[in-house]
Amino acid sequence: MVDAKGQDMEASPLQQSYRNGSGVYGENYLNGSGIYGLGAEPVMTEAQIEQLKKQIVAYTILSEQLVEMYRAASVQAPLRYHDPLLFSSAGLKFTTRQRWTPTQEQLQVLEKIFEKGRSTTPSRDEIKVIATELSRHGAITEANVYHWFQNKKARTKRKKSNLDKATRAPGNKISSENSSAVLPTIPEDDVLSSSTPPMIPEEDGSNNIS
Amino acid sequence: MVDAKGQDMEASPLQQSYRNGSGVYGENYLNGSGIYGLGAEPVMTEAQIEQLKKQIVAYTILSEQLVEMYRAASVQAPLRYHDPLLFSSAGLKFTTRQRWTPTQEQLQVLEKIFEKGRSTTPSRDEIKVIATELSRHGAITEANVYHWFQNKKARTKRKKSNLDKATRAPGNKISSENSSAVLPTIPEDDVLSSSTPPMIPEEDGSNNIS
DNA sequence: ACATTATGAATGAACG
DNA sequence: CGTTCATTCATAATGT
Repeated sequence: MVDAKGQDMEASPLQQSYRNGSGVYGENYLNGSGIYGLGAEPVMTEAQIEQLKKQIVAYTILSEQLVEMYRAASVQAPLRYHDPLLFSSAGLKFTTRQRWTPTQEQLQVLEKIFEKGRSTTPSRDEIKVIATELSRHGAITEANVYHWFQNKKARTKRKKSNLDKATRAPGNKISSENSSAVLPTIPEDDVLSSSTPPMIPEEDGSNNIS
Repeated sequence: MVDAKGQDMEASPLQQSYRNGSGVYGENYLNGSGIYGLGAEPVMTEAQIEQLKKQIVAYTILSEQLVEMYRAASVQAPLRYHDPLLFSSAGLKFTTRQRWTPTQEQLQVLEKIFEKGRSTTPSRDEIKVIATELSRHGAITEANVYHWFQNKKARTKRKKSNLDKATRAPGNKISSENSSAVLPTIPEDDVLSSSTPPMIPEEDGSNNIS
């Protein structure tokens, strides 16, 4: 483990209260010199436990990502205009992204594999290979790959039940509510071809306007 | 860079097709000479423009659904839905991607059902019924209902875990919304008892952290 | 108008 | 695997 990072935890802005100077998160942070003083029973409040867990998770992820990053050291994803998984080891800031977000490249590759594989779950060895390959495009773990395929399959299948919505959702409502709109001719067909709007969620699909 | 993965782009018909502009749904929705005079410039009122936008979106969505319905076999847009989705016609710019907004009636009913059901997720059949029922008060889809309940539950629960945070640094307000989020369900036992983070479920036991 | 908040929707992760 | 939870993103609403 990346034990040296233990210090950062204490300085987390989230809460520096508990500082069980013990190991990282392996053993007994509940006993001993906690916030409850010596000899006190391991009685943490619900909230405190929550916090603790959170930090543990954060740290776990941090470590994981450090390893991953180290391995994939070079590739620099677009990072999509949002805060990437920045974390300053000295800035005592736990801005760890707790959830993996595939980069564009990764997504494309995954998508491709998915299609090609006819929804077969890559399982085990393949996943390993894929993950390794994809790690060149950014941090990723085998678990990520696994989950991605699981979700992809499930949700793809789920979307095979759109039969009626299209006939009712937007159509009638639109013209019923607001009066004054006559539909002017829409010049280009671009209108109909240039969008990739809605997703059909798990249940059914269709967004609409009210 | 997606190296030698071949060119499957031909197989990515995410939004290539249905530019038919007419066809099934394209024909008579957009008929006639609307508020534009013949050859005149766009002289529409704000309200009218709004209305137009909505309708266009509606049709866009409608068309998409129909297409998907028709060819319920292809994977869908790999793009990460952050497409600007703005198309212009006749100099007007439509930035659309609207989202459903429940009407007062719908909201009330939903709220009532939520309480009555004790946060139980209506799932599937019930959702269907609810959606159908609510559609009489305005446009709505099953997906909307589903999402509403999901969000409702999640956010209700989250509100319950605001018990601490005010106890320490007064004025040190963590960002209002998501700070005290619940952590990503770590089955505490796992985390607390082992030093390796929960990784790949059952497919792979190998971890990424040393 | 722009900043903030509320909330609909998308999706990674986990459960049974 | 199908379902559900948790987290994040984007935008309608609302406030200043």
